Amino acid sequence: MKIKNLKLKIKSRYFPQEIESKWQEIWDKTGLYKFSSKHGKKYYNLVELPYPSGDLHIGHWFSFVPPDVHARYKRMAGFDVFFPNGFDAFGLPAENAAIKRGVHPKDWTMKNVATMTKQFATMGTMIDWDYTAITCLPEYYKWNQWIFLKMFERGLAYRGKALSNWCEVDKTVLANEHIEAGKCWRCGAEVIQKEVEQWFLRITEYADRLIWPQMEETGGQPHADRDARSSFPQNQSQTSSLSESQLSNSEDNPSGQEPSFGSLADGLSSGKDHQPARNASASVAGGSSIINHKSFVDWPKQVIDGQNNWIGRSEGVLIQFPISNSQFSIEVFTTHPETADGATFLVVAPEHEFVSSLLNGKWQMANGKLKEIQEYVEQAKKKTEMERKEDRTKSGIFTSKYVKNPVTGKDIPVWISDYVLAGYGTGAIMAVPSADQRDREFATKFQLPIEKTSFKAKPENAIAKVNYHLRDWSISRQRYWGTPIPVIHCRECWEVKSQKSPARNASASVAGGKVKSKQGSDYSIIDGKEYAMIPVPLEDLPIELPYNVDYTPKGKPPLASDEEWLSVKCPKCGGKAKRDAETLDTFFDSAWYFYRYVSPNYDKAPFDQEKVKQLLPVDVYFGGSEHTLGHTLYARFFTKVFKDMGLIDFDEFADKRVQHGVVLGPDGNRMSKSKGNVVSPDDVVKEYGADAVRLYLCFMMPYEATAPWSVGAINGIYRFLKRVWELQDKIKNQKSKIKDELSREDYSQMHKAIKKVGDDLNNFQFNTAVAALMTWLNFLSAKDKIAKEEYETFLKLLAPFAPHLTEEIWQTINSSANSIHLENWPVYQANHLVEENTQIVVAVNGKTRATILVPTDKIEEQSEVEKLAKDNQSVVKYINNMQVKKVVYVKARIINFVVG
RNA sequence: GGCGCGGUGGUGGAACGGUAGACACGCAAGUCUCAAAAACUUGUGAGUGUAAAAGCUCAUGAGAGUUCGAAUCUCUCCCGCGCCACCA
Repeated sequence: MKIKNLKLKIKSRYFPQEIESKWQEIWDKTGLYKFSSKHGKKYYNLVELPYPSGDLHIGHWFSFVPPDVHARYKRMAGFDVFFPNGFDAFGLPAENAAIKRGVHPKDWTMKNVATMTKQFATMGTMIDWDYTAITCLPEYYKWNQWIFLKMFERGLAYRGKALSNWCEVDKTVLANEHIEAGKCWRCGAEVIQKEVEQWFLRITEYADRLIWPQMEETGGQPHADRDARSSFPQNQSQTSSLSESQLSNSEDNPSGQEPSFGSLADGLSSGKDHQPARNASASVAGGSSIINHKSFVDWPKQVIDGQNNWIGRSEGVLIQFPISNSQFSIEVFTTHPETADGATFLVVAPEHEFVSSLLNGKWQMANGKLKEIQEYVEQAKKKTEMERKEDRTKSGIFTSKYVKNPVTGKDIPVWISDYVLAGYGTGAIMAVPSADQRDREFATKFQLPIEKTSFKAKPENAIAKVNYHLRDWSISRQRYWGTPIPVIHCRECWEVKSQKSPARNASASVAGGKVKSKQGSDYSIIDGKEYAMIPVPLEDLPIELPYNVDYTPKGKPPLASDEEWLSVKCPKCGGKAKRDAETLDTFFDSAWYFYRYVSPNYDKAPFDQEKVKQLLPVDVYFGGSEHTLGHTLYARFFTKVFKDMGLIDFDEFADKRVQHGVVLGPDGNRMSKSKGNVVSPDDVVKEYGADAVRLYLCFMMPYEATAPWSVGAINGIYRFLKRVWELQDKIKNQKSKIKDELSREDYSQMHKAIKKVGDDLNNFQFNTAVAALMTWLNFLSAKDKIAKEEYETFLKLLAPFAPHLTEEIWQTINSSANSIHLENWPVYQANHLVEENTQIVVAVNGKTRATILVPTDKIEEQSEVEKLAKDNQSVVKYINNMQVKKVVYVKARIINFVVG
């Protein structure tokens, strides 16, 4: 007897390890998650594509699971959810790993892609892998090259110079992370700042269009191009507004699949750190008006403000300061021209052209002075950007020249200092020590005069000027593992051209990344020789990255040493020419991958415009906050370029952005191998199952928060799932079918849960959605009998979180059932949300003194509620002998007696 | 220095301006057990009070304000975290 019982128990125990892989296989075989557009309501659910680093870690789970839960909910709610994924497969880590271990970057990368794809399967997501992109494959980067060429054609990709970290020994540009204490990490040589030729994208041209409009309280982020947007099929984007009738009676909502439309509007306006949704409140008031939720975009304030700051538009003026005893002048940018009367000296950056002209001997000057200046400038140039940032003490040198202050008419001295940046404004400032902290420090240190400003001075010769903090995007990397730049450098073509127009200036200067010439350079310089830049014809794409290349560091781009690959016939003149040996920044790859996803095999263009029309813009873009300034800005930039190229007709690629936090190690620190606090998802899955991990990641904290992993808490989640599992027995052992025996309380609990879970999932509030499920489970567990309707509804609500467990139970209790993931999301009925009696708080002078139960059909009548409240024992003693001055009644919530 | 986000029990966190601490974790006691684990039940902000209850007081970083009523709105300050940073 005992043994038999034991057997039964074991049989009915929850073993996630057994059921999870089984269902993953079945879903895969039956194509359950293949995308189809049968409902005509698309929903593009996008997560930032991962880098194939080797193994899936908890961070990947955290990035993908809540979005998957959201996607599954949307799917059950009747949307055609498009949820693809790919790999951001080019980049430095592969090259470094390869150098370290002697494996080829491609082999290393593709092996990781394979491993991680397998690991993704254990997560149980509904990702449709038919739609993917692996950026290191020619069929993807071919289109990188295509886009690059189109940009080149439009003058958006250009060759220019920028100050960079430069190692004189290795003759190469170094990234900041490759400088150790001012020295080259490879050879130990001093690193200097040098103007180096490289490829740029002219993102500054789009600065104004990339600025998010700042909306007042009532606004949202308006879509810059509403008309274009409304030319899209609108069936997916028009939602009825929130109205009482829809909330109170689901039969008025025959579309039925999306019971939370009301809360959709709510959700878009509720996020504390999000811009409020335009029109939401107005349409509630208006009743019948329509919300087109695509007429605005909803991005976190953090991103909007961050990007706007980064772009850094500032309006000011240019003022000429005439150089004494000459016909030349120095131009200055300032946002405070009204302080010009307090300008007691002028400072130019060491890279300023006036300094060069001094050093070139264009100005009469004492010999010793010239040498001093030369020394100062050289020293300043030696400083790396890092050092400039760290060392804030002012240094500088007097030029011995003066300029005339156009307001006061006084001669003021010109100084050189590296606290003035060559890359911003004109590289020269008027120093107003009485108004500016930095100028004051400088003046104090070098004993320069400090004069008060009236703040009323306005130089007559000031010209309005807008400056941006944003700089053009440097996209060339002297690396192997990236997209080859599809440009051919031809000496012969250059010679022909230069003979035609012999008067050539030096190539455009981009001091500090700031473009000075609009055009950029129309020729390149390689090893000191000029070449014409000939774009590779589109039909010759892709320029494949050769496999057998010595990619170990040698001081020049690895591709530059592959003579065979490098030498090529010039497509223009047919002569001997060279390929470009540099590769594209990987941020180029990731700036448009979500367009490629929709038609990954399309071979006529980067993407199929028809498909993009169907599926974009992205409805929600999940990712980390580290991409606030880089990736998401670049992706917006590409989108605007695509629009200008006529490839698309919208302005923003994603309607909504959701940024998640970080899962820390159990010790509260960021997970890292060296700290030994890494939680391996594989291990946890082995112990608790994927469903438990999924649920825990949703439950542990708000999605945007950062908190440590808790071993205890996941155990609690496991317990919860076990209890769900064991309810099966309760259902089975019930003799009578109690379908019609649900009480008002039962219904109320059920429909509250339906509403809460749906609303929360719409609003990305995963943690409280799980809590609502727990609350309802606690209620169900305490009951003697459970109706099948209740259990099935519960499973449906749980299905997005725990797809395996719910599928297993679903198909066990319904022998002929299809997948639970094909079920419709339950629809809550407002009349069931209401209980027989409503609890109302009774307060006296704002302090809670009692709670009373009022029959729900009486809560409209204040006099009734008041009477009941006054009858209450514990209220009586506070009101007795007092004069009731005022009674505040908030329907169904609180009644407050103000006594005195 | 600028911008952004936060500060609620022992912990993670809930709270349309309306019962602060939902839901969990942890902890304590109990049931079961030879025992432990697991599971289940109960309790759990702090103080005060009581045989036990009822009850009362204080509590959302500090202080003020608005309000019948404030974790929530306003102002001042303090402290954390993130990003940017000599940007004129």
